Amino acid sequence: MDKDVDELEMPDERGRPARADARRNVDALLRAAMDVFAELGVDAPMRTIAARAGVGVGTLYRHFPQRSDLIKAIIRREVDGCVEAAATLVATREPGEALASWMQRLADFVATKRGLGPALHSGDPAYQALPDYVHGQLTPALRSLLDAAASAGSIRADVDAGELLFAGLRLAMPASEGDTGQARRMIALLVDGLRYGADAPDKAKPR
Amino acid sequence: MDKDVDELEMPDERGRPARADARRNVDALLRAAMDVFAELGVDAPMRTIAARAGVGVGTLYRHFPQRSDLIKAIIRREVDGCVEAAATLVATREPGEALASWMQRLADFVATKRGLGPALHSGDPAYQALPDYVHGQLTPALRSLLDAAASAGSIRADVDAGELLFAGLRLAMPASEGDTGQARRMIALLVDGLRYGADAPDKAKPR
DNA sequence: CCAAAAGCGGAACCCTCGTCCATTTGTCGC
DNA sequence: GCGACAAATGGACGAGGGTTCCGCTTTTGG
Repeated sequence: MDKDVDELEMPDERGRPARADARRNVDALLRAAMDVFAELGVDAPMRTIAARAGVGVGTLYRHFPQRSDLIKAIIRREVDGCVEAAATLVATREPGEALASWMQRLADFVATKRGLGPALHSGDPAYQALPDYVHGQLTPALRSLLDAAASAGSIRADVDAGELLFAGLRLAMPASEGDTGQARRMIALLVDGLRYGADAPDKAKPR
Repeated sequence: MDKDVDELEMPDERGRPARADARRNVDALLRAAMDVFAELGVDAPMRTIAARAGVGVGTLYRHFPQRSDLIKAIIRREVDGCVEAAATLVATREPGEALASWMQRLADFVATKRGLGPALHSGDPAYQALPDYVHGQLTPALRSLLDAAASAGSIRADVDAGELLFAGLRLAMPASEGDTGQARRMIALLVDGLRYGADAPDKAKPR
């Protein structure tokens, strides 16, 4: 709860080390935004977030010109965590198993952040930066898992990482508040689809 | 283009046959809403729709108190079409094939209506009536297909119709404007997941 | 301690929503 | 036809959120 939000150096593009009060405010804004988003969803009024952080709306817009900038800052660590998890899994687990585990982790990430899923897929241009970032980071991570599993013959080889990521993100959006079970089952079903036409190391049965 | 929007009798809950101008305005509003939604998405300003229909906003709100009422009226026929398609398919095609075809039809329906997908899954209480209606109509339709396929042994028997419908609707949301290919592939993958644990290709085998 | 630069805050403006009600219009009995 | 009544209309209005702008405050470096 009192853990620091890290990444607050903000050296600014042009050399300067950034002012102390500015760093403090950015920190307060990120904390406030996390709370408010969790409470009211990602469409919560900007005023509310600024007020919760104890700053004026001007300050909020100064640091986060777009609502998506704020969301992006908040989810960056989560996404980075997924990327690291992929590296760990691919190195330590059986390829098909690693893929399945990672997809479940992805589901947990999306399902946990209330309103994030809809925002990611709204198609609203204001949020375009979000899917761009998430896909840019996660597609290579998933591709490494997918390639490993395909090479091992655990799954079919005709599936694109970007598309599968998309599908996973879609399925992970919870049906209702806090329902992770359904999302997990549907993602497991999708992964079974990957296995369906596999060459197979131990159970071969192509079409 | 000049085809009638049907279902304009509107006998009103209590007997009366409804006034002529009211029917005309409802018709105009539905046409306008279809246009405007297609152009600007389902979040388009209500004023725009009213203006396009040549009526005041008061009239719009009178006939459609909630934005979702308007959307619901527009998609009702699509949904009904899907329900009928399920009945036809289950009667004329091999069960597994019927299921796969219907899921694709579902995808086409969702992908075609710009902004509908996000609205369905936004979680916004204002739109709650939409998923309620869609699920209420389509779940039984899908269940009939699912039961037929499971009885035939084409697919595993442990999947809930409501959950699969949810998954299909999620996956059908297009990645980008007019991209139905990706959605179709991912839904095909999901259906393959249903086949993965199947007992047999053509003999019944309830667990 | 001082001055310049960076940051702050919130009033102001614009846009949209959804309501409300005075006016208009359709319908039905005569 | 015609009048009276109810239904329907449409736009003005108040509430509230988004974003900008600019005078004031704080920090920082010398």
